[in-house]
Amino acid sequence: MSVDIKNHLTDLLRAALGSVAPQETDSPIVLERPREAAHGDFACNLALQLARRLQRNPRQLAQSLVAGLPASPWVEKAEIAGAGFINFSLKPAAKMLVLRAVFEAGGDFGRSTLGAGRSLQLEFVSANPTGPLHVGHGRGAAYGASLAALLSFAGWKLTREFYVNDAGRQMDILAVSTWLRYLEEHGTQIPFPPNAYQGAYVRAMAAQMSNVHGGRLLRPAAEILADTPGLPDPDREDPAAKERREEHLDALIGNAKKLLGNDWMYVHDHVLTEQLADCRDDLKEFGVEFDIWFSEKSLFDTGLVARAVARLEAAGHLYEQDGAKWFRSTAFGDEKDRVVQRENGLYTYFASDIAYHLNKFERGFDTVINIWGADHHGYIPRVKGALQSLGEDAGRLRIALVQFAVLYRGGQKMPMSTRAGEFVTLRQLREEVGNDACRFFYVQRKSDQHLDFDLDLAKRQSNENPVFYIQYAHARICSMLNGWTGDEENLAAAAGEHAALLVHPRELALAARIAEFPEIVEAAANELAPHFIAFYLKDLAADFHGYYVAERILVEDPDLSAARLALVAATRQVIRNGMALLGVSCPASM
RNA sequence: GCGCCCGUAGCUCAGUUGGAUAGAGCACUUGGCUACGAACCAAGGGGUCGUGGGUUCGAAUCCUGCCGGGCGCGCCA
Repeated sequence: MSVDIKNHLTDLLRAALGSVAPQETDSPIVLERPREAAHGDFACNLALQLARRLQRNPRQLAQSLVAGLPASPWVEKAEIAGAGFINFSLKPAAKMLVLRAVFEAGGDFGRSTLGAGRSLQLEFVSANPTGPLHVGHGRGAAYGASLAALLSFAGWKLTREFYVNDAGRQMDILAVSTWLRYLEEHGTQIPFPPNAYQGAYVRAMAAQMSNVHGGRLLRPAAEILADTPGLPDPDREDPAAKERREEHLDALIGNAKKLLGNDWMYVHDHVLTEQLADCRDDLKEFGVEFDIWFSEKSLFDTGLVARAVARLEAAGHLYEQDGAKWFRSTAFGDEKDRVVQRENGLYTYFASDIAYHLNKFERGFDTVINIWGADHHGYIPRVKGALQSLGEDAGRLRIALVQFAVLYRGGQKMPMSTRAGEFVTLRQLREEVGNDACRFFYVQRKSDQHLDFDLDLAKRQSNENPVFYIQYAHARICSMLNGWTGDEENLAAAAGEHAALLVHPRELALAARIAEFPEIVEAAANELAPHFIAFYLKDLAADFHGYYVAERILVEDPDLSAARLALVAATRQVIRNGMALLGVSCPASM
């Protein structure tokens, strides 16, 4: 059995606390790794925390605690420093205990029971299936996938879900855009609305429709344009012109539905299927997969939206005004009340979202986490308010906001408008910088921080990218182990038998870093912060590279060689475990 | 105007419930391959943590007033 040295120290302190101040035995005991080597291997500020409550001098309290510590085979010394810190120094052998733990657990080293098997649903990306994913979606995808892996590793039972917005006006616009391109191909010239989808993929879908259906979906131009308000001057950008363009587009959609009859649903479903498949493939290639693709449309088809609104109404949280139904969200901390059902009888997106979240709760997840773009932050109070108003515990819903990634090329900010069809797709980005660098780059910083993604830099510096630094450490270790004539079991044994031979400061530091991994996993899971893992791996790789250059691993003495190889093999294992959480590969050579 | 987020080295960013002398990468300077992979390492310069108060043994971190930036505030999704 491996010994967790941190737990061991905690036990010692708790025993001491029991003899010094029995009434405080339940106080949290925090051990941290000091930056300064002179401060030992672990530091505890317990005396400082309790001094005020116990009305005692912190240093004296620390003195009593140290005197009360039970004897331990692993502790070199415990001394009082500064205002009242208790600094522990470990015996070298104690620092190497972690190696055995790594060999025992292998790919599971760092796995935690923090989540205690509780169920957790993580919804992310959920991009409208109206065009290719762009670099902004990429960040949500990378963050979500890493977070899912992390939380799963930390002991939660995870369900990854993609909410498909297949019910709204945006889908109608995509369908009519494709149809107009199809008509164009067949010589029916209708001015293409500037607010329809412009991308080349729309023409591609239209061409495909042509191949399958020939001219069967053609209709007379005059009837298509019937009763449309016409397009204003393209140069006009005032609000009235904008509104008129929207009216024009809606009129086109209305005519298309009438003229195409059942074929409208064919066009609609065709473009939806195409885009969804493309999205799914794109994400899969990026190493991002989902357990459930949840259809918004299904919420309407099964009557869940109507039922959700009815529940709100029955609970007395709705009122009518100007012909619309409003949810009194101001009663739950929102800035203003929100419409759930419009004057024309159609439900708003908010209404289906309430139904969706109720459904999530009804499915029984202990916790529900949504990853949203930070521009949706104003949306949080109304969704939580709706859940709360129906007696649900809104605390079960956590929102993780992800700031947009802004792409720069040649020092210029790239446009990101989906509608205008002028954006860099996730695919293009992946092809330019590679999946590994892409995944790593995206989660390298705090998710709620803006991300400037400089394409030129990412390309030019691809050899200096931190991801290569870590992969290089891994490849170096693989290279050494390839030359090792013994087998892995010898290494595991050496970790136990000859670990005492490892006394070089860099060896002790590397072992301490390895021992830190499980703590990093738990901290990252608690904070929903995969970037902790990225930073940790850079530190781990740096410790290894420093050690590698300073000290020869394969030496004459076979026992020492084995011990050192065991240390670097353990390092390799932790690199693999960490990189797996980030979705980044670890090639054996590069 | 109201609400949320942010401001740390020349640049890009970390900084775990408040902890000891605030860190890393890039860039810059200098040095290191006849030994396991130099995509590496070692050393160096560079800071009023936007700013003024407050809380306490102790503040980049918590509270507050300003200054500067981002986002949101539709019967859109």
